[in-house]
Amino acid sequence: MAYWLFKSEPATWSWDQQVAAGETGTFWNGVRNHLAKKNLMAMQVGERGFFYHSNEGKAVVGVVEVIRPYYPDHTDETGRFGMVDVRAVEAMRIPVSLDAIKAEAALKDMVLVNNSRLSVQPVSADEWALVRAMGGMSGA
DNA sequence: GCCAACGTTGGC
DNA sequence: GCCAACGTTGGC
Repeated sequence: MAYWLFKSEPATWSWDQQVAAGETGTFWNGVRNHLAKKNLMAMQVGERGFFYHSNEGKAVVGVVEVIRPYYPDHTDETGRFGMVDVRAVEAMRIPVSLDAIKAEAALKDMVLVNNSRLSVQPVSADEWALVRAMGGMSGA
């Protein structure tokens, strides 16, 4: 079971909109980077990821679940990229800010810290557990 | 609003 | 196939 992190600018697609999309979720389109594509292709239904607000907010605000595996992104005219579907699972009790993540020595290797421009990132099990704890969430 | 980092494009 | 130029992203 792998963990992920999805980055979105709230002005483009916010956590509130993801929550409003409900159980049926939405497609996560717009990825145009090969490393991000590789991550999308590796995702299995049922795996979870953090929902991160970039630019404005700069914090992990919620958890989403992958509900449909990789399929072609109809908004990509080149046909090279695809997407998955995700649904909102739970909101962080406390948003975990980028500052808080950077201040945590155990998270210094997070992709978010080292390659902040990558829009879909892998998260290790340890990082997942720690960020959840920082967000006031119990369990896995 | 600036700028560094990075990916992509296109000329050779 | 190399590499310089350019565009985009996202933190500051």
